Amino acid sequence: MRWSQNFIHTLRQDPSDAEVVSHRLMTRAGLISKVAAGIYNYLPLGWRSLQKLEVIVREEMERAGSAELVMPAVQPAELWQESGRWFEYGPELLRLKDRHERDFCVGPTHEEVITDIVRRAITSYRQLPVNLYQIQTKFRDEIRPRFGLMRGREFIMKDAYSFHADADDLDTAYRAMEAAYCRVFERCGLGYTKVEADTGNIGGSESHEFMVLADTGEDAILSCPACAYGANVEKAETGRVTPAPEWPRELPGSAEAVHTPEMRSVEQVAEFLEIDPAHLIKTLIFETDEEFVAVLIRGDLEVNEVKLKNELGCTHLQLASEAKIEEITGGPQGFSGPVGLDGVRIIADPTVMELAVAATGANREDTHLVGVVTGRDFEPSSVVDIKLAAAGDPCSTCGEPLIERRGIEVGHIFKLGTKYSTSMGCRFQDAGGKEEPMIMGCYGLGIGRTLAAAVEQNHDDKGIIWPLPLAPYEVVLVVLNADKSEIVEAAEGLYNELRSAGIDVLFDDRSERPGVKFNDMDLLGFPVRVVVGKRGLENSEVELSLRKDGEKHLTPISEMVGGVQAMLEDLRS
RNA sequence: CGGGGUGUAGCGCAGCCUGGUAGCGCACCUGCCUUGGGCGCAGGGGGUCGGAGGUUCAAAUCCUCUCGCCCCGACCA
Repeated sequence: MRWSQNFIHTLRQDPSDAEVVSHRLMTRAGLISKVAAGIYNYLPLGWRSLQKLEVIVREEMERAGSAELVMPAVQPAELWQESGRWFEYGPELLRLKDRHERDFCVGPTHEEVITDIVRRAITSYRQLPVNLYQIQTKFRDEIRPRFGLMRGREFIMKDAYSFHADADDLDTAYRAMEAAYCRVFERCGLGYTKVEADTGNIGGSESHEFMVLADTGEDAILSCPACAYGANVEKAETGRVTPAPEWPRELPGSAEAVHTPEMRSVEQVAEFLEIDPAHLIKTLIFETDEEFVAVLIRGDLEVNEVKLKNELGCTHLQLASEAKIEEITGGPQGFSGPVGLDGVRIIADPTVMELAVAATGANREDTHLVGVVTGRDFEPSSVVDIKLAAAGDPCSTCGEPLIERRGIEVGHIFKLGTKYSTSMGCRFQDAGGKEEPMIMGCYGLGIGRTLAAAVEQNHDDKGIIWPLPLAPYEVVLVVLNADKSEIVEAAEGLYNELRSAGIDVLFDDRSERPGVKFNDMDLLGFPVRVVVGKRGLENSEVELSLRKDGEKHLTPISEMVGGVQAMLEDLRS
């Protein structure tokens, strides 16, 4: 392909609305352009990279035993009503009506449609398992799209679904998908890690996320440097955290109320009472779709709202407003405590129950209770781990301190169980003639997001440094002094040689000044560069170089193709 | 949805406070010149200043409303 026949428009300046590096560089390099918030065009070069990634994904899906199909973007409401998600999904689901006023939505994911396909076709355990995937455009009306392709509203995703007669068979498919994902990210040359994850509102039992490590990642992940444990912070379990220090004073016979004027935060109260923050019971009032709950956590720790949500089995959870807190506890915000708290469920983290003696809010203005004893002064409704894991906490497996890193979620695989097959009647007859719901798995991989993650991980101050498998073109041939006909002729000859050798090459045939061309090459990040110009041609030489190190190798024209092939070979190994 | 910001030529921005013929850099067009890291000179085209309403002799500028976009948060496979 020639530059002059392509549609490549680079920007000299950073776009004003791009914050993260992948968004900035992909826009500047003319790979994508914005149409509306979270909605992008994939321009020719960007689309070419995307297609290369899709080829890799298809090959690995095939290897994992999944067959490709394509489902519609626009889906009838009936299917979503059947699964119940028409009512659960919320405003993220883009809903629309056709001319007959019938309800539809733009698919944010395809469990409903795929389940409908399979239930119509499969009736017997003899026909299972089924494993299908598609690469397709999704729409999720995110509250806050941002960072270019990293969190768009419309985005391209590979989604696969598997259907099984039993849990062991699901496990086999799950492991095959897990391996396929690893191979995809390895083939793309990305540094990634696989972590345990929460299943969110998709539902299901086991779940893993694939994270490309990058400081700009939106997810925090905790991993153990000693063993293989790694998890999204939302999901992470820890071993027993350091217990609170010894209570510094004599234990009063009963809890005593202490005047603590304007002391609302844990730090203030701990300092004022001359105790450790770990001696405090922090009491948070949460509001769900149907109830209020009081949540108790040790003063030096934080609550994991995802764990709490799972415990409560609710879809919406938020901290109660100041007015509600007063209504429920009788005291203002900052002075809540479990003692004498009636009318709401009290959920305590185990770390609270370990405290022999504690201080906490008195549910009265400017007052805390000191010398509170668990079990004597209050009794929680339930004790559940709802602690947010943090860097430095001991690994749940081996006890080593966990470290925190940031990652971009590029893949997420779930064991769904029978959530959709039950609600939508996707059943089969087992060997005994009994009808059972199929057991399902689903497996997502963000195509655009993976590409953005690759840029996030492979760039310098001049531009993108494509890993070879994702580069829009593997080689760029640049002609300098393009006003001289003998030089253009030589370059044309080299272009033909490269093409005849089957090399994936872009020919920059523009008559721009050298500086412009070099800067564009650096920005676009083609792995291998061939420069033809007056200076080299005088000695029948061209210059070969790699984007990643920029080292220039003068090569006789007759050896150009061989030299390029050697460099590509080198990059592949 | 709460908080903050922003909207002026394809891109990046100034002008607004203090109302008076809409500017700069890059890009683009023409000519000359130049050609191994974003050339130089000369000439030129392009904007109902996000939209609506108001104040005024006069509004990019002041006022009201509204829409888009960005950032932080909440939220989110």
